[in-house]
Amino acid sequence: MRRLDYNFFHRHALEVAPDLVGKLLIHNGTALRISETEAYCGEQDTACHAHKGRTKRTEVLYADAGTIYIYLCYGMHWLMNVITGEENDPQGVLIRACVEADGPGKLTKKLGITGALNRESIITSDALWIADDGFQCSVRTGKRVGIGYASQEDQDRPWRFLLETE
DNA sequence: TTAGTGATATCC
DNA sequence: GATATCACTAAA
Repeated sequence: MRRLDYNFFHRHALEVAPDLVGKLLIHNGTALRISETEAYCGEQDTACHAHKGRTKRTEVLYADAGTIYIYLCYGMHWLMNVITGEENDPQGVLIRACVEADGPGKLTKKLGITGALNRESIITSDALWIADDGFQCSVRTGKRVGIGYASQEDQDRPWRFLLETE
């Protein structure tokens, strides 16, 4: 089983996101296979948190590839992202679901992930990492969800990637 | 369909 | 200081 390294994440979010589907997300010994991701691509993407610029919350998005961005949504759900691409380019991949856990909030709850891991590196952390066990699958694309505040054209982008099941 | 929840951003 | 918003979930 191969741990994903810097070179894997040091690519554009649109390349990394489909590649993450089918990989294993491991936190403190619990492993779940990623079944759904979404790409968020920079300040020109109105769905990306960083599209209005750098703030205390979004500055993690500008960090180097492999940095973990954890964010509390609606006061009760931790959502997990991994930063990709070049440093100072605010793009990343949201882990939306795993096999046996459909929904970003459920997924982090199941793995015990909280904001304490924000800004950690998924490449060097002892607690949280992603591995490739050789699992092969096909990936389907779809529109992103839950971003009604974004421009219509950004809502229509096929930047959601799902594990093909059947 | 709607309530619940709290950090963050934005406006005084 | 206050309020509005939000990459969601569970219950109805």
